[in-house]
Amino acid sequence: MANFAMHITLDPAETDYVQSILQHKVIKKNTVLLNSGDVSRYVYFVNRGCLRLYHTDSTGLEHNLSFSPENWWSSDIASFSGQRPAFYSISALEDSDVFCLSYDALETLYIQIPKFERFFRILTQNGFSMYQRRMTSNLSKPAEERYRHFQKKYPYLEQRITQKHIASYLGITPVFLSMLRRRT
Amino acid sequence: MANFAMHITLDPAETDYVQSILQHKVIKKNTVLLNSGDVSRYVYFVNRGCLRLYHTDSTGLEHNLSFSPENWWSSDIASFSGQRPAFYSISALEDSDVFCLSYDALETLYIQIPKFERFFRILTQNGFSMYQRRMTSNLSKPAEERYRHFQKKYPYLEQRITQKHIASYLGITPVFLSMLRRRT
DNA sequence: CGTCTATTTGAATGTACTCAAAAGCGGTGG
DNA sequence: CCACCGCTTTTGAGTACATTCAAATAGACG
Repeated sequence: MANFAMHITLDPAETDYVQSILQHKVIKKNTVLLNSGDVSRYVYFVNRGCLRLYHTDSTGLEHNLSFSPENWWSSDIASFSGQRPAFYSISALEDSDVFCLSYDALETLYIQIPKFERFFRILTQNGFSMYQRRMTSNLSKPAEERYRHFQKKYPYLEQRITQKHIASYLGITPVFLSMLRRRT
Repeated sequence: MANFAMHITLDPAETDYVQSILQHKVIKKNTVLLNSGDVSRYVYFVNRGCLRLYHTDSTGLEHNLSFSPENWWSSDIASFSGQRPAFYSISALEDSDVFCLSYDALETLYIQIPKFERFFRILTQNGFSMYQRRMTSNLSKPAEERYRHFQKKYPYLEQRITQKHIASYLGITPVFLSMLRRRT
């Protein structure tokens, strides 16, 4: 729960309330938490393990949009916030345990403790700005630089995540990433 | 002010209050509203004209991240929300008029009318999800498809914005965009 | 009008991809 | 505990997409 303390302060009663609405879930590697096309009923907070958010294109290829290791949130925010069919899917890259926050519980939470509007506003702002930077990086830099940057920024992920998933995240083929790695 | 009504409802007194804190500004084409490196003191709502948000890389090249025509917001959200030096710059592509909302005024607004936490949370969520989609599109599609998609999605921008700016937004060179256009 | 910038066109180059085959690695069952 | 199967990674050759450089043309604006 220390995570919430990053942007807002909660008294003990509020902390209890939040804990009461979170569902804890232990899942095995490759478990799918959200299937593209379904309505996303939960946002996930990763306590242990790692999730990935990805899109499956018309040719069946998967494109990873983000990885969520410990202490990160994962969701198809458009699907969740609008309760519409999801464009993305979410699955576990490792055995994981996560806290699930349902749409209804969150909408109630916003009413009960409006501070959470602030919390999720700030959380979303940070995510927004991360994607802005990543877009710019993708528009302006060749694959090799993007990969070097990924290594520097997420050294722990580089160890844990297979090449094909990193390649997909970077928008290149596993074959090409293998080449880049050779010329370290 | 109809823009706020999209996500929250305001009574007349609240509407007046909001209008009182917005500064109206008329600017000429190419006016720079935010310079990379400066702290962004305002977010901008475009009433007429069009702004662009862009990054200037180490070689001096500019990379457009977004265009904001009428009824869109523009800001380097990381700089604004953290009051840190900006990574991006903002300038006007056309003679424009904008409403400026200062950091201090907005923080006060959040306290005076907490509904605005909700408004900007939703606004940010929508932007967040737009960038997610755009990232995925960039990772998975070749330049031509991205361009065709841009044409379909923003036909009005295609008319108003010069090729070099569209090319920069798409992450390709103006020369290559010219080629793509020929083979329509 | 004249100047400056943007766009077009063409040729040569480089970056990243596809296809194919071999090697490596991880999990599972005998 | 080893052997096998399937999936991932490596390697190489050939190709396609997108860039750079250069020069000519077109458009915008004072």
